[in-house]
Amino acid sequence: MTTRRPPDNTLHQRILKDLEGKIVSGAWPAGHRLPFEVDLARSYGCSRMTVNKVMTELVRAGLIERRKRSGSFVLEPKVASAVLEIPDIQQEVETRGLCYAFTLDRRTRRIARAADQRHLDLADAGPVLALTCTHFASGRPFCIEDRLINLATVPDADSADFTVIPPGQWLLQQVPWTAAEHRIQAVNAAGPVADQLRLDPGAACLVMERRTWGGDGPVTHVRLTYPGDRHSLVARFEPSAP
Amino acid sequence: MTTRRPPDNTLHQRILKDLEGKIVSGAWPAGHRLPFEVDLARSYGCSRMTVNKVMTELVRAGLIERRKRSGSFVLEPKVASAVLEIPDIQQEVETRGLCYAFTLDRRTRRIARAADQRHLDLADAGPVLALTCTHFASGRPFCIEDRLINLATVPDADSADFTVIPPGQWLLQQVPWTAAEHRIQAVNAAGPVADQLRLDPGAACLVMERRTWGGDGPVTHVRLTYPGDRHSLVARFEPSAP
DNA sequence: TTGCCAAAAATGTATAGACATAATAAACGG
DNA sequence: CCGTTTATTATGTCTATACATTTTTGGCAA
Repeated sequence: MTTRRPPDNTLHQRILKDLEGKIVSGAWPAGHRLPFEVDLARSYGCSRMTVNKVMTELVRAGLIERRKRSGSFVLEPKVASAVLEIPDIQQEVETRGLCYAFTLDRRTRRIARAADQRHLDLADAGPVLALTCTHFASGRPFCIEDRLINLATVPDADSADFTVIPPGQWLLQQVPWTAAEHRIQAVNAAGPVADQLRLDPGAACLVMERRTWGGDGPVTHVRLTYPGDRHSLVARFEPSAP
Repeated sequence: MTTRRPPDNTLHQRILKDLEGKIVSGAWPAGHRLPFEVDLARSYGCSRMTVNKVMTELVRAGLIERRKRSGSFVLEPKVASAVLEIPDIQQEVETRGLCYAFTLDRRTRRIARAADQRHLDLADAGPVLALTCTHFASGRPFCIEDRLINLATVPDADSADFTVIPPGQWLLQQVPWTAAEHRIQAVNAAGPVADQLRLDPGAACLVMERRTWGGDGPVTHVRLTYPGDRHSLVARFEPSAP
């Protein structure tokens, strides 16, 4: 069985791959000026609009820079960013062929303390929900979740039953689109954390903190602690546009 | 002084922001069918092509899905990926107002061992260059670099002087565009590593491994070890297209 | 009913032309 | 020689139109 891949015999794709190839292969090094739109259009026997759309994509992909009156130039290669995959915990566990489960260990409703305000990026005190969960993979602790939910923007969270659905999944369903900021660190497991994850005290753990904003302001802050030796994050970079 | 921001009063941008707003605000929830191209074109008083380009961008951004004959639909929100910032080490040190320096601790030319082949994603044995560097921030160890360079694709590396320029920067200048795969882990510093970074043995360290491919095959593999308590990685996600 | 075929509907791709915008280069006047 | 104006040039945006492609729908016949 071959993977179903779109043929992409379109002129657009042909030109895109062609120019992209010239750039990533080094045939056109950084600083090189590409042919003008009109010339490319003529040489490919197509209209300028078609070439223009391709060039616009190359700009998006960060391969070229365009200057009016001067032309289009190949940029310096940059590995300055990569796409980090952040899978859902349940999905991640099940992908490994393990059985997923979770427990809600603590649930507290309170007025945001100074630390809560800092974590949630809140300007002033308001009601928040503090949750602690443990996620399991086939009975083994997989990850600890410490979460704060801003009840000012997600009031329904107060009446949600987080023993049935993990708060992360509930929020994903509830709140539409969000912006997020992640911070990844390595820490030594303190005593209680080590116990909870069944690790030796001081074992290295991967900690991912995520802050999330919706249209109405800060939504949630979560701190996920994974055993460092069993877990890794993956990020990829491709010069070509996907 | 205000930040120089393009006005983007273009119709294209106006339509894009408009539709984007409807989606991220939740006014059009997941599964909602947007108006047809022709209707949007009429309501904005523009041609279908203009609307089409906007819709194409929304697809790229992962906000909508388009099905022929059926229409365009808002997708489920996904925080499944984020953009990870991977700054150059020197730049990172200097951004913190510290003084950058590095030492080349070891340099070995050899035929790729089994482990080297695995690290570099090589099919067969060939000449490789193994380097170990220490990067310093104002005299304090900042990061350990263990690198393999595939001399089959980068023969010039054999004659480069890596006591003058860090191998990472040299490669960035030398090899054009590359694809890369990153793996991030937390580990406990083993004895020698702890000594080198001047940490207590067993201290948590953030390890980033990067494999890099160019047009001619595997280029390099690098393992960067940072003190976990002093370093963190940042990744961001924005629903809107940049 | 079932199976097949044709029409309709929506998006996908491409064109040729128009005018706007911005940056450079050339011409010009002091 | 210098600063200003003007022309040129390449890209940016948009239009109106055309035809291709894909999927659904509905009709027709076995």
